[in-house]
Amino acid sequence: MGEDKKDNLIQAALMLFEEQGYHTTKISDIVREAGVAQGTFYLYFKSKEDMFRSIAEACLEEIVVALQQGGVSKDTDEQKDYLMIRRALEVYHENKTILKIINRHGVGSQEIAGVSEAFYQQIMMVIKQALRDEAMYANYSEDQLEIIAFSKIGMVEMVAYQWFVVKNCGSETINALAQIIVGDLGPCKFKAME
Amino acid sequence: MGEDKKDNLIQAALMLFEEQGYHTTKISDIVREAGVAQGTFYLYFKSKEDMFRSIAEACLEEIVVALQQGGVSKDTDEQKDYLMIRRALEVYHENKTILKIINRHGVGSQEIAGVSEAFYQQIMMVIKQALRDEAMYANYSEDQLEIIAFSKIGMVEMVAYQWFVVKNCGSETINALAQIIVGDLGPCKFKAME
Amino acid sequence: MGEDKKDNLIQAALMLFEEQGYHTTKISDIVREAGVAQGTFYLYFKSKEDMFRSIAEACLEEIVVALQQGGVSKDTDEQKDYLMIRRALEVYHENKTILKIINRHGVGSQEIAGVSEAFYQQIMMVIKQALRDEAMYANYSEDQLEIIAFSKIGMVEMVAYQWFVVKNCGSETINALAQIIVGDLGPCKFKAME
Amino acid sequence: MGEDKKDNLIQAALMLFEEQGYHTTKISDIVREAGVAQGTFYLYFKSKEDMFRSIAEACLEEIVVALQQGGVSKDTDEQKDYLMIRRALEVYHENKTILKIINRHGVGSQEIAGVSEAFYQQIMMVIKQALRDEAMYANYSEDQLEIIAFSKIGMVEMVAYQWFVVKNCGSETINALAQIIVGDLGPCKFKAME
DNA sequence: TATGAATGAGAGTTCATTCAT
DNA sequence: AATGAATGAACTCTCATTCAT
Repeated sequence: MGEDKKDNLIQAALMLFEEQGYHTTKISDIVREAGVAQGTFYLYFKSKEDMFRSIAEACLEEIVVALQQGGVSKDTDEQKDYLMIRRALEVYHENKTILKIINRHGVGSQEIAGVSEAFYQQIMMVIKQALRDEAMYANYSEDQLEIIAFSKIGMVEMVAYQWFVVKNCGSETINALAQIIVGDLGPCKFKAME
Repeated sequence: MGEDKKDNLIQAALMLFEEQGYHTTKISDIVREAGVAQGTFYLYFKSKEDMFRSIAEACLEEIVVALQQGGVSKDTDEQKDYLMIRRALEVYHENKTILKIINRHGVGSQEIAGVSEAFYQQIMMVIKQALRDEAMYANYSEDQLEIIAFSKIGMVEMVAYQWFVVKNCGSETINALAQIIVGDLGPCKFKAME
Repeated sequence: MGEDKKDNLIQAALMLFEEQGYHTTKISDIVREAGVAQGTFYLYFKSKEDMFRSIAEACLEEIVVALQQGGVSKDTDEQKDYLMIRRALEVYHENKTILKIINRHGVGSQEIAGVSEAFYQQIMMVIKQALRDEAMYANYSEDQLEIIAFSKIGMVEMVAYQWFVVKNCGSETINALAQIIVGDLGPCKFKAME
Repeated sequence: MGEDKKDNLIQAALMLFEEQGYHTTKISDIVREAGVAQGTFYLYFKSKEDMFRSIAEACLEEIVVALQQGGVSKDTDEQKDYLMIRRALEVYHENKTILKIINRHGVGSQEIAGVSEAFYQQIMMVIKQALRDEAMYANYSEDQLEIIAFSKIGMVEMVAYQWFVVKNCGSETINALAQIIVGDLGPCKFKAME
C-alpha cells in the first residue's frame, strides 16, 4: 500500500512534468494530482530533484536495456541498419514522455545533467557494439565508430522528437520513418502524416 | 552608453546561463557580473524570461542565417553533403554557448519552447531546400525530405554537442567529424581526440 | 515490559537532549535511539514537551532530595559550609546531564520554565534552612538568608557547570573545588586541571 | 534609513525573545512587530540564528566592556569586593533582557553555545585580573583564582536573575544585594522587597 | 538613465502527532 | 501494547520585481 502512493506520485509527476515541465510543476501540484498529503512526498523522495533523478534514471535505463535487446542478425548491412533504426524509434516512441521532458523542458541541475550524460554514453556504447558487426564499418577505428554512433543517435532522437512529440504521431509512422532514414525508398509505405 | 550596460547584461547572462543554467542563474548574479544595479536590468528587459527569449532568438537567428549562407554548388552529391555538414558543424561550433544552454539546461517555459520549435522549423526548411539540389533526393516527397532534413540536423547537433560541449574539442576537429559523418574514410585526417 | 520501552525512551531522550539540545532532538531521533516505533512514544507521553517536563521534574526532584539528605552537623560554620558546598557539588556532578541540558540548551516553554523556577525555589529553601543552623547567619532576616542562599546556589552551579560540563572534569576535582570556594587553602590538594 | 529597519528588527526581536523565548518567536512575528516585510529580514540577517548570534555577541560584549571599566582601587579587600559585586549587579541589571533570554529560554545551537562559552571565559578573565589585586588572594594559583572568579560570577548571575528577572526588582535593590553578598550587614539598608 | 533597498507571494521542507492495523 | 505510514499546518527562506530617489 505504501508503494501505491509512491507510484501515484511518480505517475502524477511524470504527467505534470510532461505537460508543464519540471520547473513549473510544484510539489503541491504533484501531491494534489497523486491524491496524497504534502508530507507524504518526503516519505518517498528526499526532494523534488531527487525524485526527478530517480525517475529519469529508471526511464533512461529502460531505454538502454530495450536497445540492447534489439540484437538481430540479418544478411546485409542495410537490413541491420534498418532494423537498428526501427528498433530505436520504437523504443523512443514508447518512452516519449521522458524524451519530451528532458529535451523540451530540460532540468538544469548538475546532478541530473550527469544522469543524462551517462545515458548517452551508455547508448553510444550499445550502438557502437552493433556497428562493429556491420561489414561496412569493418576498418573504422573506435573513435570513428563513436562518431557514427552518436550521429545515428542524434538522427533518431531528433526525428523521434519531431514526429512523436512535436507532431504527436503514433507508432504507425515508425516503419516509414526508419525506411527513409536508412535510405531505401523502394515501395514507399510512407503516408502523409498528421 | 546605455547600450553598453545592456550588452554587459547580455554577456553576463550568457556566461552564467552556460555555466549554471537558466534556472539556477539569478538576476542578482547577472547584474553583479555585469556591474550594474539590480533595477537597471528592468530598463532593458521586461523580465528574466523576456531576456532569455530575446537572447535565444538572436543566437538562433544567427545560426539560421549562417546556415543559409553556406549555399554552394559542387559537382557530386557527396561533396555537397560533406560541405553542408561541415558548414553546420562550423556554425554549431561558433554557437556552442547557446547550444549548451538549450541542450544541457533546457528552458521550461512555453514561450521559449516556441522559440526553439520555430528555430528547428527554420533550419529544417534551409536544409530541405539544400537537399532538393542533390540528385540523390530527386524523387523524394516533401515529407520525405523533411525526415531527411531533421535526421541530418539531429546528427550534426548530437555530434556537435558531444564533441564541442561534452568533450570540449576545438574547431580543428570539424573536418574529421564531417568526413566520418558523411562516410568518406579516404585519406583519414582524423586523429584521436580526448 | 511496557515500562522497558518507556525507560528506553527516557534514556534515549536524555542522551540526545544532552548531546544536541531539546529543540534539535526530534521524536524520530528518540524513538530510533530507543528502538521503538514512532507511535509508541505517544503511549507513554502526551507530547514532546510533556516528556521533557516529566524528565526534568524527576531529575530536579532528585537533586532536591539529594541536597536535603546532606544535613550534617559539624563543629564550626566553616566546616558546615564546606560540607554543604561539597555535597552540592557532588549532587551536581551526579546530575550533570540535566544541568547541561537546562543550562546549555535552555528550554523555551512557559510550562517548563515553571518547573525550573520551582526547582530553584525548592533548593533555595533547603539551603536557607541549612544556613539557619550556622551561627554566622544568626541575625540574618529571611530575605537576607534568601540572598545568601541564592548566591551559594549560583556559585556552586556555575563552578559545577564550568568544571563538570565545560571542562568535563571528574568527581576527583570536587574536594579541591569545594575547598577553594569555601576559602580554606590549608594543605592544598588542588592540582592543575585541563 | 536602511539601518533604521535593521534596528527596528533588533528591537522587535529582543522584545519578543524576552517575552516568549527564542524558539517560540517566529520570523513573521519579528517582522510584523518591526513593521517591515518578511524579505527585509534577510537583507540584514542570514537567518534567525544568525540574528540572535549577532545580537547576543553585541550584548555580551557590552557586558564585558562594562565590567572591565569598573576598575577601582580602594583601601581594603572588602571594599574592592563590594564594589566589584555592586558593579556587576549594576551591569547585569542594565542587561537583564539578554540575561533573561539566555538563562530562561536558552537557545540550543552549537554556534550560540560558543558565543556564551566565550563570554564566560572573558568575564572570568576580567574578574581574575581584579582578584589579583586583592591581598586576600595573593598566594592563590591561577587555577584557584579561576575557581574564585567563576564562583563570584555564578553568585552575581544567580542573584541578578532571581531578583531582577524573576522578582522583577529595580536598581534600588542593588546596594542591599551587594552588601549581603559581600557579607557586611552593618547598617542594613536592605528593605523587604515587593 | 540609474540606483538598490524594499517587497511579498509562494516555494520547498519539516516534524509533532494521529490512527487504522 | 505496538506499529509506522500518513498527515498537514506551519515554518524558513528565495528572488523576480518595483519604485522612490
